Amino acid sequence: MCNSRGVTDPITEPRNARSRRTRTAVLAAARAILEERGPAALTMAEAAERAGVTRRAVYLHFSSRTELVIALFDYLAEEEGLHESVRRVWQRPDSVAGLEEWARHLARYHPRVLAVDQAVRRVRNQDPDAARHYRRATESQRANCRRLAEWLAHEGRLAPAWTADSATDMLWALISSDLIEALHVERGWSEDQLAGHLALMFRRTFVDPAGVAGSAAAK
Amino acid sequence: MCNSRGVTDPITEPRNARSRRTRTAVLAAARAILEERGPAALTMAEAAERAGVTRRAVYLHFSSRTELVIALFDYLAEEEGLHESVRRVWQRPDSVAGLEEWARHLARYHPRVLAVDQAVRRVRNQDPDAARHYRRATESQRANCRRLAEWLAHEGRLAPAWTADSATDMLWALISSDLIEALHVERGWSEDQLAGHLALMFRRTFVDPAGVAGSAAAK
DNA sequence: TTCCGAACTACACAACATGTGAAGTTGATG
DNA sequence: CATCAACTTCACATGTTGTGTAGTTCGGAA
Repeated sequence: MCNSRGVTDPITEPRNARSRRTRTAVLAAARAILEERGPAALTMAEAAERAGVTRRAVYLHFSSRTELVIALFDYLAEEEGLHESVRRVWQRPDSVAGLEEWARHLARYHPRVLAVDQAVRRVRNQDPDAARHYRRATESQRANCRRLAEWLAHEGRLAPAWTADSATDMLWALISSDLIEALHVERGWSEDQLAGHLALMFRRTFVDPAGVAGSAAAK
Repeated sequence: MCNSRGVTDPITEPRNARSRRTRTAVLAAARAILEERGPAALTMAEAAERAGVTRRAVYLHFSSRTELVIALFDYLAEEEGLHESVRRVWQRPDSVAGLEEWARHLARYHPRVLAVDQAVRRVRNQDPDAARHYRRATESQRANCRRLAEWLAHEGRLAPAWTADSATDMLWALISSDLIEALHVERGWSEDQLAGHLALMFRRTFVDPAGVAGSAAAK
């Protein structure tokens, strides 16, 4: 009933092996094109040729270019282990460690997704369907940020001048592909450098140094 | 000799009143379209019609859509007082106040430029000319960030774990339209809220609380 | 005021991308 | 081995970019 894949994806579910193979081949081809030559280079004809099928066949799987790009989003999340990367955050013993792991997650996952993310953000501004799907994805990210902010607040580690709400918003805004791209691609920061400096910024910004560790609020 | 306008702008300089009027009308029309209906809605035909000229006339001023968008970038910088907004940063008495004014600048200028900026970032990935022009613009911004970082370092106020280099990169990455858009548009933060929280984050992240005010490094 | 030329119009055209239609072909699966 | 979904092939409509060319208008200088 609740199909989590495409917004208007024509094909609903049970597919045979050949169909799945084609679908995956197209997605992989599209990803490769985006990563090699950017969002503008991704045409249906190119993706088809590279996947070894005809242009018409692509439309049997994705009713529009927009939908292909949206499907790429979910495809990559699966392929690159988004869920697992985020799960590590909640496995940390306390909120401060969680925040650090969050920085690590951003540095680990987002660089692998930059090209597709760029394309997704692009179609979002064209198609209302895409906008809706994109909103769902960002809301899930916001939920993570809220959980982090409330974790900090609950442990008395949220720095003064922040509320759980404002910290949520700011953390969420800091999941910016622009930011990751600027540092990782333009400035050549390694994943470790990225993780380290993000963690540093997050801790200095959001963590109250006096909470617990200092003297007060230790319970 | 050094024409700062278009990259391949066919028309070099002296123009009569009619020409200047048309050029401005097209730029204003393009801006309005971007702000009302997003990057995808900006076609040469639309911009022409809205400016009250023919599509062909637009090509007499801007040799391509890409170039129109790039020209918009400079047009807006002029129109919205980019130079003046940045100048206030350097008028502040010390680096910490400068950093705060920088946050204020981001909150003041960037929300007014979001739509055009989105379009610019888009064409940058298509046209090498656009990429070059974009790089020039961002390098100018990087110079500002470097000046800020070195100001802090010179006054002994740069927080530990940052170097002038890494602080420059991070400050530069934080000029992210994504970030501004997320907070201002998506989350509805006002310009004041934005300025305040950005300033807070910048200070906590980059300013050494012990420098000068505390006890050490006062000289 | 006249007149020149730059700026603009009108129309036509090529190239390319998206998306759809419809008839034929292939291949996995019962 | 027959069936049917998946795929191919070819054709077409539409929209956008960018260029070519001949004619028209308007600003500004003589």
